[in-house]
Amino acid sequence: MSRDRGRGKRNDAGVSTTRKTFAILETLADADGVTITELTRRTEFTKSTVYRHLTTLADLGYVIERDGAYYVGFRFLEISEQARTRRRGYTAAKRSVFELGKETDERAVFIVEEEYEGVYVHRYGSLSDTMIGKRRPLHSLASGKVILSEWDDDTVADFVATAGLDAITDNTITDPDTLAAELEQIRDQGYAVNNEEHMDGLRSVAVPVYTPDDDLLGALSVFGPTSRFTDEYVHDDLPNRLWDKAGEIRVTLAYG
Amino acid sequence: MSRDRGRGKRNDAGVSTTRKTFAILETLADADGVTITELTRRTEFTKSTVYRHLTTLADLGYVIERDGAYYVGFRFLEISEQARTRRRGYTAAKRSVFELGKETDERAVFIVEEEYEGVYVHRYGSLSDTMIGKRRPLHSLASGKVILSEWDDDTVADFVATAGLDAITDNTITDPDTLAAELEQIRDQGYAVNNEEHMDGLRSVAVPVYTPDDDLLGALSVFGPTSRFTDEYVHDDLPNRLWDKAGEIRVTLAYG
DNA sequence: AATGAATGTTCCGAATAATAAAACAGAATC
DNA sequence: GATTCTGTTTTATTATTCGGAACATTCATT
Repeated sequence: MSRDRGRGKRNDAGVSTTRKTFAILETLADADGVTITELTRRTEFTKSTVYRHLTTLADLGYVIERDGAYYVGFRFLEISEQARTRRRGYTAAKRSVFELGKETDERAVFIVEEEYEGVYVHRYGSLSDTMIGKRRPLHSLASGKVILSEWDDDTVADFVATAGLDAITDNTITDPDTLAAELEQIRDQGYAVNNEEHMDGLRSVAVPVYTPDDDLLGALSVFGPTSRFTDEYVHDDLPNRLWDKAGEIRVTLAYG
Repeated sequence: MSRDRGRGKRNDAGVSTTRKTFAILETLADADGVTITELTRRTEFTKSTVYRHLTTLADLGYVIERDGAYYVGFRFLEISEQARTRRRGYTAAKRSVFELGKETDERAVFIVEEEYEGVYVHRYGSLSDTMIGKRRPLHSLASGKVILSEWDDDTVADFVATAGLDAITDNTITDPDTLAAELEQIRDQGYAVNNEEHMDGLRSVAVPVYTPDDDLLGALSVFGPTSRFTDEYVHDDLPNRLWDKAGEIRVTLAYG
């Protein structure tokens, strides 16, 4: 039960050429729209190596070359969509996030756990910051704490041992006992609150999303500035709205 | 202008190990949640080869192993999001698609061209069929025709020569001259219609989406069954709604 | 428990494929 | 028109992948 969740031990074995390809790909994703020599500068590889890997990726259609600059292609979208639609609930959550965001006029997200990290799967909010696909420490997120609160003690202990409880801000929970108490409270009240534990000036509320057979699907969350996220708003208003949406997902899965 | 759009000549050179990795990855994406031996069956590689490539991908975090079955991981989401947010307009289109879908209660999509194909980038609709990331022939889509109508004759000719005009249904345009006439009409009226050219029983309407400096961003489209998509609905009602949304995207880009 | 079948994992020599470095071609810059 | 930069190709060397088989482990069945 507590095994096989976190990332296994780093292994130097396997296909080192593949590692090289993905190292180049990740660098390209960071610095999108970049030339071969520029990419060479940013990696530890030689120009001919980057050239060969990049042209291979371009030939496969995963990378696009336009006017001498290389870009990540949409072909990855098809692959990532496979992960995003693995469970029907993920797709249902997409709509809930959007409606939640529109109705509250706040930023809303749906988060899922993968390898002991919180992954932003769906999001509503301003154009500028996308977050989708980004990964964050579970213990620093309201949604992350919701997910942790669903795990048994052994799994949580393994998480703490593996991922650690790094301080992201001054408010981040870094003590296992404090975390345990917090998780207990979350289980009691059915929602989690984040008080600037992930980013200064940011509060958030999150609730668990279940399937009709009570499997945890992920967490639904709303976040915003401390100025607007008063205690009243956070504890009295938002949890109800979030529970509504989480319930809708469940119902959609059951009868939709 | 007409160069560098379609996929270049297939090249057997480059890194063949990388090709192998992506062949395995694509097979995995097809048959998600599969075991190593099953994946070996589905590919032309030996078990040890699949094993090595797959465990490497798992170690990198791009593939997830749970209970002996392998899955595509969310790490691809971060990469694909790079492509999806390359232009601010793509993000703006996401909201427009959703609103358009809600308001019309129809399926709505935002489509972009890549390598002479139409890629579904955003979508509103039923849970079951996702389509996102899928690629379709431009000449068989309303949105595809909208995009083609923005290109100069040379580029369209190159597209026809490279991608061809395959018949997807009985109604698909397969004649270059017919296509040219259609594109001319689309330019005139400002929207494109698809009469079961991509799928029997399906009609759709699409309009171009421009940036504030009149660059083509992609196409916004609504589709549904012929029964509901009457001539009146398709020609009198939907184009106005679509133009509205396309205009909103443009305004959002211009003034925030 | 014991057996058997299937799957996951490791090992190894042989063969292949990736690598770096340098040379070349082509474009852009001054 | 010379120079510098980038993209591309070539080649000999080196490192890695590969396949096959052996081993380990799990699972189902009796």
